[in-house]
Amino acid sequence: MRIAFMGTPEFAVPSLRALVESGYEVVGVFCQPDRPKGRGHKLAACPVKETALALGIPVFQPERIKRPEGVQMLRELAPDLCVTAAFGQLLSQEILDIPPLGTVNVHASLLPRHRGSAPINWSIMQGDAVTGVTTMLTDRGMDTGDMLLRSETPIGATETAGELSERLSQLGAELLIQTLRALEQGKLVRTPQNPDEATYEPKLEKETGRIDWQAGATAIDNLVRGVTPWPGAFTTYGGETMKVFEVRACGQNDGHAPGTVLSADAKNGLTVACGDAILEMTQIQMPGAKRMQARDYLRGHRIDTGVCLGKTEEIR
RNA sequence: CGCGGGAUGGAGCAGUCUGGCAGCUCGUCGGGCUCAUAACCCGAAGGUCGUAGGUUCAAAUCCUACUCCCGCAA
Repeated sequence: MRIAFMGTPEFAVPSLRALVESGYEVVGVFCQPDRPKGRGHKLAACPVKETALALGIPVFQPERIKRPEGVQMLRELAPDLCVTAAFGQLLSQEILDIPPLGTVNVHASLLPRHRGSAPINWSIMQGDAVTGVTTMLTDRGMDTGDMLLRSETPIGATETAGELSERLSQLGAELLIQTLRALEQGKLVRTPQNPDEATYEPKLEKETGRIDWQAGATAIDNLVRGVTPWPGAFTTYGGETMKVFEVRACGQNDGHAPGTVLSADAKNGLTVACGDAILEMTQIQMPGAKRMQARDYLRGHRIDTGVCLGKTEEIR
C-alpha cells in the first residue's frame, strides 16, 4: 500500500516513524516549506522534513498543495492512501480525490470537541479532565470528517501543552497503526460527528497568552499550562514582558486589586493577587535573561511590591 | 548579512563608560544563641571574570576574532 504522509511539527513525527517501522510503504512526505526562523532569520527545516530525510523518504514542500504544482506532485506519487497529522494546510477536494482509499487524519482531541489547529492547547486552557486522539477520514471541512478510532487519556494536574503534546503524539502514532490495520481488514466503522457537540477554537496567537489577572486562579493556571511552551503566557512589569511558565495558588486574596504584586523576595517568592486568590509565579523569564525560578531571579533583581502587573503601562 | 541583551565562586546579580585590592543578595560548611526554627549572631571555604590573541608597568574593565545563551521579530 503506497502511502503519502503529510505533516509538519514535532507532533507528526511519531506517526511518520510508526508507519515506517510497521512496514508501510511511505512513498513521499509533504510538509510546510522551510521558513526563516530564529535569530538571524536562517531557513529551518521542520521536524517532519528532518525525519523524512533521515529515513530516506522523498520530501515535497509546495507553498500550497492545493495549487496545480502541489496536486501534480501528489498525483505522480500515486498513493493508495494519504495520512495527515498537523500538516498545516487545508486539502481541496481535488487532493482528497487522488488516493483511492481516502485520507486518514490524526487529530489531537476527542472529536467533535476541539476542532481546529490547536486542540491540545485549548483542551488544557478550558480545563478538560480528559482528552485524547481521534483518527478520522478527512473531508473538505475543518476536522469535520467521519471518526474512525479514538484513544483517551487524562490530563495531568500540572501538565503543560508541550508535555501533553508529546504524550498524544505517541498515542496518535499507535492509534494510526491500529486504524490502518483495521482498514486493511475491512473492519473500520465510520462514525459521523455530532455537530451539536462540536466545538471549534482558533489558532493560537501571541496575545492568547496574555494573563488576565481578573480571572480566577484555576483559569490562569490552565492558561499558563495551555500556552506553554508556545506561545507562552506573559504579563508586563514596568513596560517589559514578563513570561510566566509556572504558577501555583497559595492562599486567599483579602481584597487586593487583581495584578497587585504582594511579595517579591527570595524568601516568600513572587506572589500576585488574582480574581479569587493569591498566585505565586514560580518560574519566569524577563527580556534578555534566561528562564529561571522566580526566587533565583529575585536574588539579583528587584521587583517592587504594590505595583499592578499587566495593566498600567499598557494604558498609556 | 533582520533588531537587541548577556556570559563574573554552587544560584541570581553589581563592577566595565573613567584600566589599579573580586563586591552584593542568597546558598554551602563550621561555631554560637534558642524549647525550637526556613529566624538571629560570629566565622570559613569556594572564582582560569565564556575562549583565543593584542595594547599596557598593570586588563573583569580597552582593541580584534571566536564560542555559547537569551529577548523581539518571523
